[in-house]
Amino acid sequence: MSNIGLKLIKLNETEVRKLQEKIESRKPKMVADLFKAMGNENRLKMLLSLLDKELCVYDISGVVGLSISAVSHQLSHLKNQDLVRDRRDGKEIYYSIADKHVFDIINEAQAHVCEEDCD
Amino acid sequence: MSNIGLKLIKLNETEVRKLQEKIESRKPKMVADLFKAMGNENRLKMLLSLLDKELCVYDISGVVGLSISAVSHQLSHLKNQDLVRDRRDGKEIYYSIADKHVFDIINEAQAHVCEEDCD
DNA sequence: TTATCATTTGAACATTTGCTAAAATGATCA
DNA sequence: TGATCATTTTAGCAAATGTTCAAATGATAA
Repeated sequence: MSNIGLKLIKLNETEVRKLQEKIESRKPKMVADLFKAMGNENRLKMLLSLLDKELCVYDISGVVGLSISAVSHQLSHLKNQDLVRDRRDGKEIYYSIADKHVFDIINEAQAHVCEEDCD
Repeated sequence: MSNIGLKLIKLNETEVRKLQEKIESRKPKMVADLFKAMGNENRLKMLLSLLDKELCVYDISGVVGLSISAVSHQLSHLKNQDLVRDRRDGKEIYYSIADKHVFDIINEAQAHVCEEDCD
């Protein structure tokens, strides 16, 4: 036994190691980075502004009330996490939501938040 | 018209205002705070460690490799966002996932991350 | 009631994050 | 080709975050 002389331990070493493996198999760093990208009010607003249609950097800037530079910085953050795509059309670069998962994740979070509201 | 003399503007004032209202109706601050709570590797690991069964603070500490104090701080963060519940049993306080939404949100994020992997 | 134990809290510090300002790209169109 | 324009990049700073350490709770069991 591993917990002789220790009062606190409820899980033994084997159980701990199993849990740790299970956690690691979930790619916690990658998933946390994804949440982190969505876990900033301005970045989330940027995503929300793109739910209906693609927008160029200047328009996103106007909608969320950030400087062009700040928006560009944050867009690259969102792009790193594959949350948005971009395409050039003439001089502008248009950004859009990368795929359906992004909608789904936001909707699930929304559901959680709204439920708390009604408690 | 609002964009006389400006070359960049694709959206007019009315469109911008409508989008802003739509965004605000989504409670971006609350949703972002939820994502932020999940957007830290250690906090996410803590949530993942609770997917199967409730654990006391000491065990969570052992599983994620953080001090008791750090775990307690982060648990209160997770509790603020209604991501975990707690209950006392004797001297220990056991934490568990608050509700099904938490599983769903994590699973959606997981799906997104795994898809990127296979591209 | 008192001592003990698990957890929480508060303060301090190092790290990370997000913004601004200015310069650099790089595609477009004249 | 050269000028212009939308966007990106770099550097730097202020604010937010995450951890540690020490002290404080608060329930339990003796």
